[in-house]
Amino acid sequence: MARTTGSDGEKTEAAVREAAVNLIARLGYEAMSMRQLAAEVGVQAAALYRYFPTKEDLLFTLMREHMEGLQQAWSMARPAATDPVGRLAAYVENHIAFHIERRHATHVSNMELRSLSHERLTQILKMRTAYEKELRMILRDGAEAGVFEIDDTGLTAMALIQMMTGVIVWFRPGERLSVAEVTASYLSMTMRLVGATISHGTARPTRRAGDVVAL
Amino acid sequence: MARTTGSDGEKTEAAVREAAVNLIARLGYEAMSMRQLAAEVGVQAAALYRYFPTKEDLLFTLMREHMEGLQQAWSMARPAATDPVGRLAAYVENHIAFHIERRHATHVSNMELRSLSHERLTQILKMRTAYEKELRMILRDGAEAGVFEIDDTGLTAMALIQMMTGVIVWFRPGERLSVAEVTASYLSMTMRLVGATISHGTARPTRRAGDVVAL
DNA sequence: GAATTAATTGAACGTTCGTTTTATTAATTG
DNA sequence: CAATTAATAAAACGAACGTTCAATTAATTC
Repeated sequence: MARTTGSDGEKTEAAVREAAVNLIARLGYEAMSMRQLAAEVGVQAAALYRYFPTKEDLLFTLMREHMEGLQQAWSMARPAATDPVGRLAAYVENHIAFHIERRHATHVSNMELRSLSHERLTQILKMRTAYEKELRMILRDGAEAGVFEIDDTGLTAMALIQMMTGVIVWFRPGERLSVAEVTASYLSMTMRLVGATISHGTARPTRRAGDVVAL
Repeated sequence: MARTTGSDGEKTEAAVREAAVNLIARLGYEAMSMRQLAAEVGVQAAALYRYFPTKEDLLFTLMREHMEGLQQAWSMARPAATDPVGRLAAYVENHIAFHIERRHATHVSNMELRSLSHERLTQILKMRTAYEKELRMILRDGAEAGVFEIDDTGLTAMALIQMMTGVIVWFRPGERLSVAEVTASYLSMTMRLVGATISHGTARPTRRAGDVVAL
């Protein structure tokens, strides 16, 4: 046999991407074979090589596009306003919404980094760092303006990102909590964690000793 | 050749375990071959099968003993006192110390779960759930006593654990921050996140409106 | 409707994998 | 010091892997 009736390169490539994200998320990159992926798409393994020259190219493409999507989502959600509380809230909301919506792709991008070549790993990490830097800037601005109370900006940014991204580990759509409820809770935890005050911008944080523990 | 001079079963098995944790953490379970592991130990691949009947048995043993170690560490660090703030502080300190000290083993236990059979996966997850339940109990007790302010106990416990465990992703001993500094920061962030008040036990949380944002 | 291009199959290649078997030597026991 | 046990090496097994190549058919172009 050869070309099948109704076959279409664009559709096949899209099907390969989707099946690959799901399979890699479920089995892991190393554990997923090209034959398995092909079977999921309904095609022979050799056909995959028309769209991706190697298995690693496929992985890299999925990761790069995921990271580009994350940056783009944030660039569209980023508020024009400059007050740190509003910017932080937008960051948290966007991060959680994006990661819940793309759980599988996030799983792949976070767990399969070691299967990339050194050069490609660097490239993905650069994109990730750029995205995380946005959060550090918000935290730094807020701390300088006196609306946040933060020990260490870098450490706090990492803690927040781990906390937020961790949502994909346990959250399942349609169970006990809705996306809105989860987002609201994480927003509230985030604001408490950074010691956000209601006062915007100029006021000093007038926390009275003994109100909130800071060991 | 056959048995080598100075060979000792106990020492070889210990060497296999240690090399396996490091190799799996670095390469991933699927990507590590038994021949690679054997070479790291300085032995032929067939020799490994004297100590572990299959590759998966090796992985499972590493994970089970890691989880047992975690539970044991907590059972020894658990304070006799009943006040939630002290118990939470002990939980955080123990969790971070343990995970920083056993970064590689934690990596393995968290990332390679999908390579276990269903039965063994269940067994490991049961141990993990039991450990996490301790945190949920502390949070619930604190919320009921009025010393914590928590939306959802389960969600908060997951957020805290993800945040704390995430330390192994970016922390490297001997760099900018010491273990003590990291622990202190995480403790402070945790207490703010759960809205801990200084008052122990009976007092109601007398937070004044506008002091801490809770969106 | 012939020529060209797009999409895929089926078979094969060499390599590596986890694992088993058998033989061999070191250490221990009586 | 002979007999036994412990610990390994060496070689081989079939299966599965990523990938390549040639052949073949569907769709498109002129």
